[in-house]
Amino acid sequence: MTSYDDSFNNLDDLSIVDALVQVSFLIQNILAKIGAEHDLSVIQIRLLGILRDREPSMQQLARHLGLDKSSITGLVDRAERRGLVERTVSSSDRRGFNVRATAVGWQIIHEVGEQIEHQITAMTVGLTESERTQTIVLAGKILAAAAGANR
Amino acid sequence: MTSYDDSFNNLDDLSIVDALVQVSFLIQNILAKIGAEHDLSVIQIRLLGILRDREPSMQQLARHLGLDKSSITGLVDRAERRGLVERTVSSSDRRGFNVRATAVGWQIIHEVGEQIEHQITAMTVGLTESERTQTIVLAGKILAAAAGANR
DNA sequence: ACTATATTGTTTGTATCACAAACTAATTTC
DNA sequence: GAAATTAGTTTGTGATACAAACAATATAGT
Repeated sequence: MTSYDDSFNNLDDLSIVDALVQVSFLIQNILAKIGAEHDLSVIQIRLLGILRDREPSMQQLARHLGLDKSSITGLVDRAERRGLVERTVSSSDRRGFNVRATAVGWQIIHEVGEQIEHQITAMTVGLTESERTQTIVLAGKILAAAAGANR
Repeated sequence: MTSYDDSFNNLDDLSIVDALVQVSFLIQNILAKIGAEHDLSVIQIRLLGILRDREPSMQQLARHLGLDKSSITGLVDRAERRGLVERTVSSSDRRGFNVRATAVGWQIIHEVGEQIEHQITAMTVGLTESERTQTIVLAGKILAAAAGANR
């Protein structure tokens, strides 16, 4: 019954809700901080993350990110202006584009990816190997429950 | 080695980094959705969350939220304009204010708090009682490691 | 006490982010 | 081939965040 306030909290007597909420803010702060070092917002990191294994249309990007299509225009515009991303004309539909990372974009993706990997891994130094496995299992169950709820 | 992209992911072969990142986005989405039902952003929810057990100065709010003091002015202004929050003059320092929730603010805090409690609890339906305990323990260790890293 | 310094909060100016409604151009459907 | 749908952009609005400059009050140093 406590805090969606991430800092200054008593780590004993944590409810499961608090535990999850606080960890989520912790992760988000890490993403934001790493992003800031590269002048990227969390949403830009997510955009680049998606482009690692896709070249989606604007519409598909909107669905992936859960944003309105009109928000994608600006998001991609800004990323394109910085040379991270480019629009390529769709071969099948002359109205549409596909968005893909540029060479510079890939460079950033790798750097940021490594830092995220590194820093979040560092957060789990207090865990034993079997606790890490447990964490993955539990997260998997939580994600599965959520995926089920959205159906 | 995968996604800061929360949706459409393979839940098997999840790394611990992915697991944590995806859970964090899941939680943030829930907070955002519940907030939206009450016309609150996540940052406003956090603000109200802090006010449940404090009447901080603007400066202290900035520290709690990790924001610049100039950002707090607007945040509190908007919450005040909506009647959720009020500034009271500090008895000890005529420059400063303390911020506290109004009656309306408390009402919202309770409603939102219950919904968060309810929905996040619902996400953990797939867990056994002992898995829940494990989750809390693991989260506690992760939070402790992070608290240690920021020192 | 008095000046110099520091602190608290606001203002101003800039940029990002997000949405909804209206719009254009291309594509499907019938 | 006209009507309806779809893909993206534009426009307008508001929230969020920062940094630098500012006013008012508080604290230190002498």
